[in-house]
Amino acid sequence: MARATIKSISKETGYSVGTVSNALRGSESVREETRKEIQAAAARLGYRVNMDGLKLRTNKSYRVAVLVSVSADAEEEWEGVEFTRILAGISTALKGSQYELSVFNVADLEDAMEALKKIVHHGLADGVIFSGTLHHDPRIAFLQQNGFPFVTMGMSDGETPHAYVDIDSQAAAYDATERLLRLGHRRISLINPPSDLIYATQRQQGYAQALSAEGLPLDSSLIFNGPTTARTGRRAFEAMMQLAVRPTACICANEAMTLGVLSAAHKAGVSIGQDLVVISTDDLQLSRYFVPPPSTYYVPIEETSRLLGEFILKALDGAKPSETQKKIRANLIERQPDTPAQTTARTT
Amino acid sequence: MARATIKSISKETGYSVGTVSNALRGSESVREETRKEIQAAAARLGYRVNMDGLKLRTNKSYRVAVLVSVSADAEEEWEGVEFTRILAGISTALKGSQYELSVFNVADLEDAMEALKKIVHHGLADGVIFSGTLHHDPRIAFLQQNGFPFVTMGMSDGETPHAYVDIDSQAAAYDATERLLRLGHRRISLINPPSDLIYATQRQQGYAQALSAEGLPLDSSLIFNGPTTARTGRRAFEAMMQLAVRPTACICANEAMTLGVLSAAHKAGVSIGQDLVVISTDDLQLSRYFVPPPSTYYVPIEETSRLLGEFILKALDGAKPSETQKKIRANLIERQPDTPAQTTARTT
DNA sequence: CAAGCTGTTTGAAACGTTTCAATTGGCTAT
DNA sequence: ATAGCCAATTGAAACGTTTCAAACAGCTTG
Repeated sequence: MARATIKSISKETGYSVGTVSNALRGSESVREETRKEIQAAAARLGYRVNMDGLKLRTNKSYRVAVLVSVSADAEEEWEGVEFTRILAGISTALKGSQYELSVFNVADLEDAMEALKKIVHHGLADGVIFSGTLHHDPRIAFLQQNGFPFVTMGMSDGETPHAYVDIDSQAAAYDATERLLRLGHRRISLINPPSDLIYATQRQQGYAQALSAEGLPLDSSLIFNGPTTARTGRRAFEAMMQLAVRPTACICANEAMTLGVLSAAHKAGVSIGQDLVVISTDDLQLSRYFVPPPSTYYVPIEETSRLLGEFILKALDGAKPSETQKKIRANLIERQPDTPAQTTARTT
Repeated sequence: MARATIKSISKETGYSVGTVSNALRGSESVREETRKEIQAAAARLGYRVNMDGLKLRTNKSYRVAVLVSVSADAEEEWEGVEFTRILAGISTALKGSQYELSVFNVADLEDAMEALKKIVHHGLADGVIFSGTLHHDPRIAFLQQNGFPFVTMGMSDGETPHAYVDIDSQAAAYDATERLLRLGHRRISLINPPSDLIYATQRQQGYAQALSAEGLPLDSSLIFNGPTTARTGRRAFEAMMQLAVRPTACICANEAMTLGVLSAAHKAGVSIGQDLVVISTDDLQLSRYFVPPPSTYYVPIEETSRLLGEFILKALDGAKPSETQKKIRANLIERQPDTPAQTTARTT
């Protein structure tokens, strides 16, 4: 019942442990015939490398750290729900490799930096994956300074290229804005993540581009920033209602924000689809059940997160940044024909 | 810069590695004075035990496995979102201990069994946590047969006691049913998880008890079972609408199901709160943003999952099952005064 | 004073792996 | 025949830890 080890294979085949070790890793220095023989024996005995011995010897952790950001705010238990799927996707990609996944919960940026320092200095992992890239992201700076492999979900604005999987937020925002403009909307609100997030800027750029293509000015009173939670959606809606001329449409950054808007609108007696058209980004295909279901720009989270895993493996293998960068385009899910702007509202 | 090791402490203090090792673990056999001296030196050098060496020597993994169930069905990306918080809670509890958390993604029961076999036979972890306990749960049977430490989220129906953290589903269902009965509702539908889940049975028992306390019979056509997703909620609602005498209220098992009902009701032109009162279980405090926000029975997920972590540590330390069992009571969040049954609907 | 006991410390082996200098055996070139 | 070379294999050390039999020193006891 004892697990097969290199030593037991050595005994079984008559070769020394050194040869067995080399053979198992397919080293060229072992005669092909011998190699095959040893590998066959290993298979027969059900040999699986003992990672603890391996790690001890090589001083590598064979681990990929994933930073999971969950705000400590108990009111926002909802935040970060997408990580279940992200972890699943990364897991899938790592399966079969020697690397295992290691979850680090962090509440904020400071926490994240602390975790990264531990990871790098104490060798808690060989590579790291994280999301929510910031302008002048200190995490990226730190990792690059230390030459530590990593993949981000989202791009960065730094000089030095690095591995990432990004959702083309700019395009999505452009498309959403353009779609609403085509329907005759002229006052479109943008409900955006905190402005230190790169993708908040990207979204705003796409939005601004579409507006300016139509010759419309950017009205900063229509842009709202805040954590990607329902609460932010609600607050943004309430702020909108205070405006002298209300927007007739709005673009939300995720499902939670969308839900916040829908909820607040209902309370205020504003009819969604009539008085206010909402377009959103679909995180987990939940918003098809919202009332009413908004049209959304959806990015398959499975593929995105699987790529994160594949890229970190490549990066650990020494791949160049250019081989580990991908921009994913969101595609429109039309849940209903969105309503043209109402004549009454078209006051501008 | 090289990390401090037992050997370097040995050199520093002049004691042998054996003594240092014993001293660091506070063994009685080391003279107190010596122990203090060594521990001081360790602290000074910033010593942290190297887990790989430790694991290799002790043949323990110092790992707690968490089985995360995420259905492979891409349409249901929403399922399992609560795991982000559960992992965070367990993480918190494990922090400070020598144990680390290890995530195992499983798609179904078969997958889970396979994972458990690997965990137990290959020593991938020293203990395991999982949720969604079943009647005659094969996972529990397997782990108990192997004397392997584990904690479940949810109770089991087996003979042999074990560690668990359970939500008192029966009480919650009873309370919810009783509340609706008091409002005059007589036809109350129960939207329940799949019936092989223990807590589905518990919910049904609570529901039946409340009905029978009022002298009402159990009408099985009012009970619906299915995965705890929005889709199930929608389907249950549609089935309800087919009934000769429609229910005037329904009790959902989680937020996703609730959302499915609300969504379908809206489409069918059924007014929630008027034609149909919905009461639910609150997973992540999202349903406060539903339209309209239902009253719910909420259980703080942070506490629940932290307990899971604390219990597995105790179990690994050899604690008796009786010390590692807790039933958590859900408490009512009254989002609005729920509506009494409409006269027109009170046809029974 | 020898024998025995007690409390403390030592030394070495062991866990499974990689790595690398040294060894072996067969072959070729001189 | 000898030297030299090449390809294949061996043997031993090393990674950081625990564990346990043995050693030691200081007592007490007879």
